[in-house]
Amino acid sequence: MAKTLLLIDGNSLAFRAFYAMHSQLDRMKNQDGLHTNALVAFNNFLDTLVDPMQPDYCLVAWDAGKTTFRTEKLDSYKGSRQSTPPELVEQFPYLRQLVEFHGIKSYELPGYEADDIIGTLAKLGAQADLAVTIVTGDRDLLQLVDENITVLVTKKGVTELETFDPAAVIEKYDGLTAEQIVDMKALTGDTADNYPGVTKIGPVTAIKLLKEWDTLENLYENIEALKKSKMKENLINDRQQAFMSQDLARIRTNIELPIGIDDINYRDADYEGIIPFYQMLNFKQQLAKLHAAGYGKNVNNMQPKQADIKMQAITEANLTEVAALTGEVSFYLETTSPNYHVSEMVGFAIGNDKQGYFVGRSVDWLLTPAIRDLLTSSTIKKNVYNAKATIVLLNRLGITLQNIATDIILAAYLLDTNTNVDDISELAQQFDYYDIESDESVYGKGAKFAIPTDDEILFKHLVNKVHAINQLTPKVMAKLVDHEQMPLYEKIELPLTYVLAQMEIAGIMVDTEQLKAQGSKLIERLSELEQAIYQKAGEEFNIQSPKQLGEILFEKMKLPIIKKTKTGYSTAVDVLEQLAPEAPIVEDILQYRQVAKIQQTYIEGLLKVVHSTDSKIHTRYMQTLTQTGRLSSVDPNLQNIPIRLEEGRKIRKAFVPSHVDWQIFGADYSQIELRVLAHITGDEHLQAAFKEDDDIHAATARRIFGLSKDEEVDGNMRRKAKAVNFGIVYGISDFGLSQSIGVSRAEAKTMIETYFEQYPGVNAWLKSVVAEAKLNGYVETLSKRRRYLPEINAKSFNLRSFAERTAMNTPIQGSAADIIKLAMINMQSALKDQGLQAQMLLQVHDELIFEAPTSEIPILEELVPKIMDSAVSLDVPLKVESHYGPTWFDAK
DNA sequence: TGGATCACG
DNA sequence: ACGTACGTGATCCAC
Repeated sequence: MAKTLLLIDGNSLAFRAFYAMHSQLDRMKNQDGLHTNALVAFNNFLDTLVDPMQPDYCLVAWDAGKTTFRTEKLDSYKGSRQSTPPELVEQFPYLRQLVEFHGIKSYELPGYEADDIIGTLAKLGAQADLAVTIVTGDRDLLQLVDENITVLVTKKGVTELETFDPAAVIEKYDGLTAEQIVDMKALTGDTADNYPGVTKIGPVTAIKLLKEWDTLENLYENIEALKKSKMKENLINDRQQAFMSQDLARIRTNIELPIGIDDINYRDADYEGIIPFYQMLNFKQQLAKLHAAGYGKNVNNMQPKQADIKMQAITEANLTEVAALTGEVSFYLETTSPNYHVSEMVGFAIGNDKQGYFVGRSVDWLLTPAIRDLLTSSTIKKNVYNAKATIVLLNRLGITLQNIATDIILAAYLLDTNTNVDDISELAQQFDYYDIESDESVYGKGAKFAIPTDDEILFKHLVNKVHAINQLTPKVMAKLVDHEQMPLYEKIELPLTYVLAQMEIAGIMVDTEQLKAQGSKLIERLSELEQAIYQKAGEEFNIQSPKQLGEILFEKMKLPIIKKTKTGYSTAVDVLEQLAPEAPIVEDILQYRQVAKIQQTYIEGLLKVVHSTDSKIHTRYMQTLTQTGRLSSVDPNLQNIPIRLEEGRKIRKAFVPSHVDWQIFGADYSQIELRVLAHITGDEHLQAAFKEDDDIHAATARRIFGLSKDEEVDGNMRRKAKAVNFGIVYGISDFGLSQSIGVSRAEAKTMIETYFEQYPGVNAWLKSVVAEAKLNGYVETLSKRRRYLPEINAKSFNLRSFAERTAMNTPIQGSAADIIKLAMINMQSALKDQGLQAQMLLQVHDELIFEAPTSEIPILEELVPKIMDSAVSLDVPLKVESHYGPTWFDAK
């Protein structure tokens, strides 16, 4: 085998790398604000392509500067190029270091471009019988291709390359050989490099001429033989230009280089030495990979290997040692699926660094006094990953987990809401801890998921998890202190975890017969509608397929196309509503959609998740998911049960109390977000409206439409004002407002301007919160909940605008979330203190749903609003309304 | 798996 | 000139 020489066009690939990850430019920065997008992509290229290639010789050639022999010949050479973006310029020195760590020399030569260095070394290599490979993003280098020299050109990003050998060049250039490429450029010129060719000659003509005359020289020697034509004239006139361009396009293959092939031996990548460099660049994934491969044992931040962890499998013999654990322990309970209400418990680990870790497969061990006492002890602190899951799981075993000190996932979410991971290893990586494999790599995924039957494998992984919890605990807690988020964590989120766990465990009773009865009626209705639709369409098709429906409506029936989506015609409600007067089928389709939604999502969907054991639905509240601090509800989602339309609202009749002679009781905050807005903006007029308990939308209408105090606000004005109020909360735009109330953009703009004149405090606050976000990179709620907005300074208008709207909305939505969370905590303890049987069951963002004995209803009507409106003290009053009835439907 | 649609605050 | 309202989850289809 011939020895190999690899030559890399540094600048060209750096540009490609930069633009390959350009969309993430604002997100990819290290601790010092250095952009790393090109570095990441370039590193991927080196990792995936160069390292495995293991060439004998290798060099990355760089451009030395703007002035080269080509600019001497033509002032304007490459003169039309935009200047290199500063975000890329700052990465160049580090790109060179990166290359060095990968065992590759860098080289540049004043007066020449990287191309000329590559050309010269490629020829030298070929002469020495080396197999030469060139990697570039620039097709001009294809002129170097010959039987010994192969050129790889980037196709997409920097890791997908297209290979050019002599045959491939001929194929690509329609019969032209690699040597002829220079002459082609001479004739066509190059707009990117800004040199001219011959007037009116493009690639097609150039290829035709060169196929006939072979070279530029030969063409001009025989120029008189060409038939008289405009082209011939142009060729003759532009002769000098053509030869100058040929000279510029030709890559030099014989420049004098102070280095030779022997100076560019490839050394293996220095994976050990690169670790601090990766750490500086914040390359977490790379670090994790290296660590998994066994590097970095002696580097700071890279933790001791698993072998150093004191661990033992639990036996009858060592139970006394487990029982002797004191102070603070970490605990992890493994399951086979995320739904902890039903998932199987397949193993656990418990312990601490000092006294060791204990691991077992059977959860029966947890029921032994030794371990049960630890878990229920109010003096021994527990550190966990996902406290709520752990509480619910242990509750299934009859164990009440007490005294949780740290839930690392909850804390990590408060530190950065983007941390919504469901794997300890991912979380660990974010905190520079790498001694743990991902669940996927140990258990597999999808059909291949399996808990290892080998104790050694499972136990090691479980101990790694609990050890990781133990190591991460002080790190996350220290950061909470940095962020001034300890009160948020200790007074709101952690106490809330217990409350949510109780609500989930309680579940809500469902009358399945009621649901089934509703379901059979809906099925009948659906088949009627289906027949009507087929009949009007003149054929049968899948009504639920937007594609097929679009074809029927817009192709067969030729209805006007109002809106398109990425994939075809839009058939969304607002579109269909506009089409309804045009064709009666549309009304049927709207009906069908509505009924199908209720039937599929709410009848069948809910029936599927009713637990057979207790006829209840147990949702899970995601406490570490939303970007604003709200909860979300899954499996099933009980926060989007229909209410707006009567047909759907009937679903609520199936949600009933779990005891005879009990009621469903609900209480909701009225206008909590606008009240929060009034409070944080300090706006006098908005505050006054709430202090006087005005109808807030009517009050806004009066102000933006200039009505006096006693003038009547008509329904339409109130509707528009309500949309403005919503718009303010969402981070308003004239376009958005115009869409929502169907007025012109100009009209919407005027309304917003008037609003800001009338509520100057709101205007000032919105401006200041965006400015604050731009300065800090994040915004905060009343309780110092934090949301990072990395795109707030983005160049892209869209990304930046979105971040700005988010900056305005998050403190409002998030503070409202803070308030109801506090109310829930206070509520739970009030119910307990007063010895009530009432149980809090659901939270729907601004409302709480309870079940209670009928006899307790009068007490709740006093107590619940009182607790809710006193959760925090704002500059405006909070208002709470309550309702009750025999089902959720009736609690209105 | 992603897009379209639609349910909620 | 850009192309938008904020925050979610479940279902279906199509690839």
